[in-house]
Amino acid sequence: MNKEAMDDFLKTTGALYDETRVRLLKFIDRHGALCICDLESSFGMLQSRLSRHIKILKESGFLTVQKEGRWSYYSIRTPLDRFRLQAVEEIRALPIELPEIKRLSRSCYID
Amino acid sequence: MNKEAMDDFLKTTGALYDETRVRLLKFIDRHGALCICDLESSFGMLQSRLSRHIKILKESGFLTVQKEGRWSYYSIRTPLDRFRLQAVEEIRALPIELPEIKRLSRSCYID
DNA sequence: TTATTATATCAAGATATATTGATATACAGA
DNA sequence: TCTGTATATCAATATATCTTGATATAATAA
Repeated sequence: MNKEAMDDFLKTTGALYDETRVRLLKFIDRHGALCICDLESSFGMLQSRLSRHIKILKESGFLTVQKEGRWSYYSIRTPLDRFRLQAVEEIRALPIELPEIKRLSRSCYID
Repeated sequence: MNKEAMDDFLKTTGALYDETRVRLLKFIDRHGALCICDLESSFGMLQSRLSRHIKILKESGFLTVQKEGRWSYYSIRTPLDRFRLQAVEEIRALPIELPEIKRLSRSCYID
């Protein structure tokens, strides 16, 4: 019980303690449902690297997955508890530059 | 500008991503102004270890110091910005066990 | 001054996390 | 079935952090 609560808190703060994940979270918060390949083309990062970080953001409660065919679309989970919501709002307010979005997935062409 | 905001955010989440620091923050939040020696006697940890973690909590904006003679008393900083305040409240609500307080410093004998 | 106490810092080893490249799995369409 | 695409996972290396013990600095009291 005690250990679980602490572990959950540390999992949450650990997910937030990485520049790559903060940028991904901000990008997904801004652009909505995106798949790994969209992030790959937008950020120019290796797929394995993105997949790993997205998994951490998912398992720490920040993202939900929506499967459509071969694609998995990741979005900010709703609703978020107060702490995670405050964290997302803090990240939303961060004055950092993000790449242009380049969608490769087929479900959305509003590039 | 961009880098500073990101670094400040990561410094904050990094401070929260450690079980020892979470326990110290909760303890100080509960008991108020404490010095390193009070934490040493209460937690039974080495002074160098405590000093290091307190420094990280101080430099990440969670604690203030109040010097009195040879003692340095650490308290939760007020006011805290929204994100740090939410983090402290989250930690306050964590159902984890803390040690009994054993004050060694002279300014307070209400053990 | 000297001794004592409180706190800070350093160096080394242990532990944890990030990155990369390769491989594995899952699914859609021909 | 086979092919191509999307995603997940693994192993090895690099990097960062934590802990400990020792040392250094600062302030008080004798």
